[in-house]
Amino acid sequence: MNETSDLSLTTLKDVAREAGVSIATVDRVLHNRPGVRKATVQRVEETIARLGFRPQAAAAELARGRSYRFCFVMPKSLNVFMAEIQEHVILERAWLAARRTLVDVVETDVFDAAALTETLEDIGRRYDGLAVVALDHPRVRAAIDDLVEAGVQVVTLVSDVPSSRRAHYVGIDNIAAGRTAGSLIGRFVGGRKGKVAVIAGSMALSDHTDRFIGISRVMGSDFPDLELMMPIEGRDDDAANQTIAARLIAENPDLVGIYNIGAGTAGIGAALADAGRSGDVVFVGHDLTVHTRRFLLIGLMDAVISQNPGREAHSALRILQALARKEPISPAQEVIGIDIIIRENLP
Amino acid sequence: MNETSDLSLTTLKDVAREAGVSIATVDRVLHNRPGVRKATVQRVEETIARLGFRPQAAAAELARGRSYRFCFVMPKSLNVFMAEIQEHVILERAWLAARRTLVDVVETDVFDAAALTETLEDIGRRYDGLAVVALDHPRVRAAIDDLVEAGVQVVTLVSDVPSSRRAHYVGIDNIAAGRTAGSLIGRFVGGRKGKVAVIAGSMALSDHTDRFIGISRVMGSDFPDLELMMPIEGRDDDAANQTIAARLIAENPDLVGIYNIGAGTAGIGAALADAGRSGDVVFVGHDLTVHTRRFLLIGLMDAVISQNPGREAHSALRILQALARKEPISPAQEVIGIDIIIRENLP
DNA sequence: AACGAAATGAGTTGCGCACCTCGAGAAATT
DNA sequence: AATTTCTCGAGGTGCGCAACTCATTTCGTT
Repeated sequence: MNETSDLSLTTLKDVAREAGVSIATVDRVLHNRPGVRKATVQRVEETIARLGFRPQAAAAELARGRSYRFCFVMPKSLNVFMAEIQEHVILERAWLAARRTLVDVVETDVFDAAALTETLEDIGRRYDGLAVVALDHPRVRAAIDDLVEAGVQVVTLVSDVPSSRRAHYVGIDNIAAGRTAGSLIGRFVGGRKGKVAVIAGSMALSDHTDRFIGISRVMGSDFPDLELMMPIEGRDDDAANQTIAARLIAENPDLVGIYNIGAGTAGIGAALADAGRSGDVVFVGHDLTVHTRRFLLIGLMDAVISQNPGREAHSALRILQALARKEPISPAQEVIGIDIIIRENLP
Repeated sequence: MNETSDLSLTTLKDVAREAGVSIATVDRVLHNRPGVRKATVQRVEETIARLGFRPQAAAAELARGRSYRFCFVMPKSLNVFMAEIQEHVILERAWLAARRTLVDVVETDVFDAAALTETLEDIGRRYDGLAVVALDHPRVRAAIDDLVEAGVQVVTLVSDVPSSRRAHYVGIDNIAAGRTAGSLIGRFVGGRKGKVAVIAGSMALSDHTDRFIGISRVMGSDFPDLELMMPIEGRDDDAANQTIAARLIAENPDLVGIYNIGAGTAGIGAALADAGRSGDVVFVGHDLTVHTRRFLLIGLMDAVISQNPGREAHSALRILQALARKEPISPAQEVIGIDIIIRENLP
């Protein structure tokens, strides 16, 4: 093994000695506790800066003796994507437990503002922080704001509540995601003219409307030869989506592209395969699952727009931990990118 | 604030009491130290499992009192991508310092096996772990193996040395990256016939050859109408690449695509712009920089294949820390994806 | 049966910090 | 001048664990 390469780290004691005060005073300054003259505060702070003192995380953590409880509030009917987020949270549990941190996951009907609000009010205060897949609704916003007011850290996950006082949003920019899908479809179509159909889960969900806004904009500006159809709602359901897609294919011989805004991609894929149009209709959807992965491999789908569930879970946890410990966050690190996945870069 | 939600964590003491042994014995079992009867070991282990005991990271860290030193060995002439990795390492320094961890960055000529080997031999043993941007060469491999033998943790970064005993490779699958680039070019060309030119830095670098292998395969199988030209080496240099690209454009009226395998994208972009061909030649390159970002925005480039430098730096550090502390690593978490970036999903 | 060596156990110390008490001196107020 | 308030030093305690010392037991060997 290597020689112990001690960094000769400066400790509280060093700072106290150098500043000519007691450890207690340094501690008071460090935690903005009252009872220290301004001049002394300044002197101590100067010494801290000069020595480059940083409290050692391990010692602070141990002495503080606090434990932390976080909770992920997820949709009751977990689709594959949500299930993967949850799975990653579970995976991190052991690691977190060694750091006195407990994570729960509760499921609720996040599409029902009343139910979600009730859940938040019921359990929110039992935790130090919450990651919420939230509906953007005034009542939900109020519930979040109340929790923040009560000192609970809140981050929104996947779907944002922009006007609330949540500390962070962990997820992608859905307008940009829609733009990305539109641009890929436009380019993959390869100069042909025709219609592009859009199937959504529900236009009451802000992420779905955002994505439609995105594709509308890019189609209007970059691909004037393509006609974007109005979105049809299939409630993220495979069967419903299959029916919708089959009708779209039958009724529109000039269909050149399909964009599935939400889940239920398997149904659309089945309809395309049934119609024997897998080769010439460009098909782009969201979220990498067993289905979309297979569709990419067999060439039925052309691209999947995805946000990495593991990264989102990890990022949410990291942010909650930092917030609870009042540590700084570097927002650039926490940006969730819009992943474009084609057959060739499948992870 | 919330009531202190103690997780009532089990401690060493609890385990000792429950198992009817002393703390010291539990400690011996925990660290496989000798001097405990087999039956006792079993009893203690059973108790640990039953109580779900996990050593608290903070306390262990503090008691261990060790500090850690890591070093990033980077190319001397930093291109933008490498500089960004370095920047992220610097950014994490404060956080790491609070965890008794020091990170250095040294620059060396990683393309010169002798120089790189010497650097590794010189400084390697001063550290607990190294992240190396390495040339795949027998001497380098031997140097890495020697370090591993001596107990230094080694991960390769961006460019792998597959046959060495390095613990991990942090970077992308470059064959897949080449395939991805090829597939995008093929599809963006939109059915036209013609030639696709390839400009590389040096075919002595394994990541560059790998990428060429990738694009060759996908072109051969998926796009028979396109003729892939042999790669021309421009040493990742803007001026050289500009000359090369200008000649390619002039001499090949049927040029429909350019793939830049390495750096020096700005030169190629300039040549394309000069020739007034920015619209109809599909141009794909690597790594998101100020140049490639601008090219994407003005439509001169069609896509950038990228590996996220921040993520790579972070991942390398995380792996080194886990290795040094003998903590488990979840490989799935550490996979670096191949990012496809077009104008619409620019971060 | 006697002896040394190995096996096993109990107890102790200290890591660096947060948080607490107590009391002395200084400054401000009455 | 008496009182209150502010400022600050001194000191202690304990967080949970790693790592150590030393006492005791067990065992194999002579």
